[in-house]
Order: sequence, then C-alpha cells, then structure tokens
Amino acid sequence: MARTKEFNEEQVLDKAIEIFWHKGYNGTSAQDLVTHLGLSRSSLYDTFGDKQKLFSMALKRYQKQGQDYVKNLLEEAVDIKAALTVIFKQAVLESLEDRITKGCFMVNSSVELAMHDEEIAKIVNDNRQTMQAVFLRAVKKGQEAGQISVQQNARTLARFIFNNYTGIRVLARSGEKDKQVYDDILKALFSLF
Amino acid sequence: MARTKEFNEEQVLDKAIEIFWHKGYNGTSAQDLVTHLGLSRSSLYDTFGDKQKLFSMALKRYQKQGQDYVKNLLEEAVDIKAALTVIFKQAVLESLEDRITKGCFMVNSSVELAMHDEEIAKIVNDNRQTMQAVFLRAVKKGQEAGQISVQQNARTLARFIFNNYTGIRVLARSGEKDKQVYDDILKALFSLF
DNA sequence: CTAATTCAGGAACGATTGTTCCGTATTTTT
DNA sequence: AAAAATACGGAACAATCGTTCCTGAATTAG
Repeated sequence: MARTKEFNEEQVLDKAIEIFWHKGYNGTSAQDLVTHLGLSRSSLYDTFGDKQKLFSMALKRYQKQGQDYVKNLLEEAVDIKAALTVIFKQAVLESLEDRITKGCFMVNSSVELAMHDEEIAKIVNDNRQTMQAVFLRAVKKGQEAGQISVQQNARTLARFIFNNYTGIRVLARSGEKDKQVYDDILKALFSLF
Repeated sequence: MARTKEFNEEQVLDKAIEIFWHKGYNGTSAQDLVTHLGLSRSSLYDTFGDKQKLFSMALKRYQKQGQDYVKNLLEEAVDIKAALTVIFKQAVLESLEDRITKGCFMVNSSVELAMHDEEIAKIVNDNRQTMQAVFLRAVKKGQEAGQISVQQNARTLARFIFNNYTGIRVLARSGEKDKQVYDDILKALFSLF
C-alpha cells in the first residue's frame, strides 16, 4: 500500500530527548530539530503533530526510562541502602562525566515549563508522586529489614531523598564538577539512613 | 542641560526581576518588557543596552538582595539553628503563598541559562560559592556555640543546606502546595543539626 | 504495471523575535 | 529666551520563529 517509514520513531524520540534536554523547550528551534533528528520538516510534523507534542512525548519517554531504572533497582534490591547508593552515585557520575552538563530533563522541564504548560505540569507532578512512592516503598522495606534507620518515618525520608536528588541535578546543570561537593551531600544524606 | 529620566532605574530593575523570574529569559519577549516595565522601547535599550544585559543586571540585583538577607540574618543571629529555621520557613512560606509560583530566580536561571551563557554561569557560580561560604561560617559558629551538632563537619553541612534549599525552590517552582511535604523535608534536614 | 501511500526537500506563510532609528516633546543650563 | 541634551512613543528593521503546503521520488500491495 504505502512506503514504510525510513526512521524509527523511538530512535527519533531518543534524539529529541537529547536536544530538548540540552537546550530546553524555548531554546530549541524547529530548525534544530530538523537538523539533528535526521528527518524532514514535513515528516516531523506529520508524525508528531507539533513542537509541544513532540516535547511532551519525549519527556514522557524520558520519565518512563528513569522510573523503570529506579524501580527495578529498588524492587529487586536485597540491600536497600546499597541500592540507593548506586542510584545516587550514578547521578553523580553522570554529572561529572557529561561534557555538556544537561542535569535532569525532568527537573529542567519543571523549572522551565511546569507553571506555563498544563500538560507538562501533569507529567512533572505525576513523576514526583511516582518517584516518591517508589522511594517510600523502598524505605519501608529497608526499615523492616533493619537496613535503614527508623529514626525518621518512611514518608519523610522518601521526600527527603527526592529533594536531595533534585538538588544534585540542579547542581550538575549549573556546571559543578567538583566530586567532593557531591560526596559531601551524599555523606550527609546517607547519615540519616 | 538635559531632561531627567521619568523612571527610577532600580524600580525598573525590580520589575524586570519579577518578569524574568516568572517567565524566564527565553519566555520573556521585548514586548513583555516594554508593556510591564512602564518605559518605552527606546528608553529600555538606551538605559540597559539589550535584553541580555538587562537580564544579568536584574539577576545580579536579585542575588545581592537575597545574599544580604541571609547574611544579615546569620551574622547577627544569637541562635544559628533558629536563624536557619527562619530562612527555611520563609522559603516555604513564599512557596505556599505565591499564587504564581516563581520558585527562586537564581535556581531558575541556573537551569535555563548557566550552560549556555558565560556571564550567567559566572553569577550563578559566584552565588553558590558565596552562599555556601555564608552557611559555612554560620555552621561553624553554631557548632562552636554548641547549637549545631558536630557529627558532620561544617563544610559538609553547609553544602547540604544549600542543596536542600535548592531542592525546595524547585519543588516550589513545579507547583507543590502541600505544606506537609516541605515540613517533612525541613524536619529531616534539621535532624542533622 | 497500476494505484495508493508516504516519504524527503524546500519554498513559503504570517507572526513574532530582538533591535534600531527617527521625529517630537520635555526639561535643564547658560 | 536660546541651546543643548535626553526621554519619549512608535514606526520600521531584518531575522527567526513554528507551521503549512506543494512537488516529486520512493516503496508497497494488489
């Protein structure tokens, strides 16, 4: 019947994540997208609708990837504290390695768009809820297993973990490359567990 | 010799802070500025150069205001822990009260511009250094006075305080209005002091 | 082969971007 | 009162914005 697409939609979305992550929504032009996604203007609009729709598709995909990673790690973890360490060490590693420091696509989008775009606000809030729920379940499990201190209640710790994760991602975005800074934050944070 | 300006430069800068804070750099158009600053296009460019210069002047002014506030509070504080409580409670109050949630102008600018604009990067990094130094001095004083635990060293705590401050401001920017969330974060944070 | 479909490329759209310039009004100093 | 200086409002600028549309080539199914 018809010609098959020459591009893979998911691969294009992954590229879109990279661009929007790096430059933000307002900082990315349609021309940027055409140039770096490797498809024509017409295909872009035919396939994804418009810039805003492409952005939210990219953000949703990024969200799923991040959540899957954290969920899997925490749900299958024997030692919760160790698993949390892995997650945070990984975030620090990314922050230090990135030549172009992109921070976290979700955090960046929260700051840039959440208050101006309802759809993005929905994604961001959903992400926060989900992530805090994931952390909450993990902390509870860790406390029951005696791996995490019960000095603070689980919900408090879950929110606190999320808050420090956010802080670290902003630090990365603003270009901090001193490992000692991140290690200090992690040290203080984990002293609560 | 010449006519006097009909506007007060500092008042205009304060208005510019509000606009850029709310909409970000890329989200604010020249027309937005003309409309809300209450001066003409020509006066705007004659007085401030261009959009980028106006932005960095506004950000610098915001930085000075914020730093003065925190510095004064901490340097003249008898009880450091109490002073830190005031600072964080104030941040939470602003987050809950703001009908239009603006977060923190400095954090917003870090995320949006630091990696794309050297001048902004300089301001942001200078701010981080300065704020951490202010917190460091305060923590040291608090530890010497026996008001703050010496379990963690002062520099670690200073960085940790800053990180959680950042996190809270992002939370505010993304529209969180549940006081309990902020209180949990504060509770966990202050349990370290 | 034919018909149907969708690709890629690029011209073109009106709207908006940041910025400049000009003519006029206004105020201050001599 | 005259002259110098500068603010003012608004027209106008080229450039870029996101988006649409058209053309022709490519590929598939019948």
